[in-house]
Amino acid sequence: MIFMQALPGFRDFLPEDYAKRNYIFACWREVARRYGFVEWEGPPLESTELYKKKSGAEIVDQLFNFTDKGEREVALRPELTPTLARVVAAHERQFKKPLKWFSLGQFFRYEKQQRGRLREHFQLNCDIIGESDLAADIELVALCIDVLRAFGFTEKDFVVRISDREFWTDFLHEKNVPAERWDELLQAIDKFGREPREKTAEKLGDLAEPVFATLKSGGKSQKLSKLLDALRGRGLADFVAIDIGIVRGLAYYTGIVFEVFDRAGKFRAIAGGGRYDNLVAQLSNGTVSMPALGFAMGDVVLGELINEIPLAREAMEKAITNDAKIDIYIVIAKEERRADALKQIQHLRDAGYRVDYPLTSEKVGKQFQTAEQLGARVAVLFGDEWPQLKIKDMTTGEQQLVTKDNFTTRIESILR
RNA sequence: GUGGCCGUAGCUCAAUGGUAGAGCCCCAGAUUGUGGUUCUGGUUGUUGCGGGUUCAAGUCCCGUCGGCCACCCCA
Repeated sequence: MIFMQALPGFRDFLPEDYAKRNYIFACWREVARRYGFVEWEGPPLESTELYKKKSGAEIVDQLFNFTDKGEREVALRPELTPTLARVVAAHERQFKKPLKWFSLGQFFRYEKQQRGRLREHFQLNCDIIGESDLAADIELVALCIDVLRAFGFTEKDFVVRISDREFWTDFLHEKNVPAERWDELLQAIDKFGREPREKTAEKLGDLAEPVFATLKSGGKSQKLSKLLDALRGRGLADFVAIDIGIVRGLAYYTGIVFEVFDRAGKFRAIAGGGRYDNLVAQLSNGTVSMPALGFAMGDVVLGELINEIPLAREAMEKAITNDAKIDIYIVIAKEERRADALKQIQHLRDAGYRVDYPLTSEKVGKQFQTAEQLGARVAVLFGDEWPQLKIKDMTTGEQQLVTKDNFTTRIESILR
């Protein structure tokens, strides 16, 4: 029964799952807008070339790609940044700088799925384009922290590990390492801690000792200190840690880079990002050059962390329950009153209330049970009392008789 | 892509190689028009799928598909 289930790594969103997704999206939007970011979106399908050339060779193996009917090599987007760079290069003159853009979109990878890692997921992307000052990096990290705080997470739940690629490129420059070896060495440093020390040492060769020494001492830079001070000024210092071991796999990063992890170390990275000052120029063949930076946060790991942290979980459940509730359930106790009920239902819905009723004849007890399950705050009974109606406050259980002409004002007072 | 573990009702899980079960959910009732609690009854399976061993397979073997974990990689 292969047709009974979604393709591996793809999800069906049943109403309950979709409510969670909507909750996550709502928080993402809310906080991004709080920071003055505007929403945009690009196409989910792009030329494979866009990723092949500019994103670092290692990403290509994992693309969900194919040849379309026009013989074009295309790929479902694995990330937004190349698209953003492309779009900005093409349209940047229309916008005042810096651009502060965010996007909620679905992204794809062709790889074996595991927990926290599917073939499809949704991401919040927040980017600032056209500002090279460190103030933009600070703002971006602050935004990332505040997004997570909006879900109810505290400094006890997650940490933003911040590093600076320039710290390492300066280091390599100092050691007279030719620039063409930098990517490879940065990759090796990135993997430190995830693979055996000897393996990293082998890759680094002569540089192994100084690199290990630097990692051990923690490394320092004026830029990182300044960034930390600024976050401290905002009261966000407890959420971050300088960790020069963070390099990030993608080749296009050029400056500050950061990754967000749960404090317990149970999950994969919750979010990650950094500065990519050369990417716009690369993708536009040098016609447009703009500094840029951004981060992405996925819905899968975030969802797992929400489930893990009671405070966040309760906040989500409360929001979802409230959002699912209807205002009024219409009980049709006598089928002769159905037409009258429907007339009133239409009025109530026009007035903006969430109203439901039984489509076919049902026992009254059953109807009240449905009203309860749907979270209705008011039940209105159409029956022998007509032209009066019985209004029941579902919270208190109190009932009252009102005439059909002024029952909406009664309902309003209960719902208020 | 490589390796290990797993796959039983819609969900969570039982069942020494010997007749497939429980709880939850869902549905219907507990006399005529009132929910959250309770009680009674009911539906649901080619034990993922296909082969093989055996008198007999949910159980053992092989393949396949799917899931989990590690590697890989990380947006």
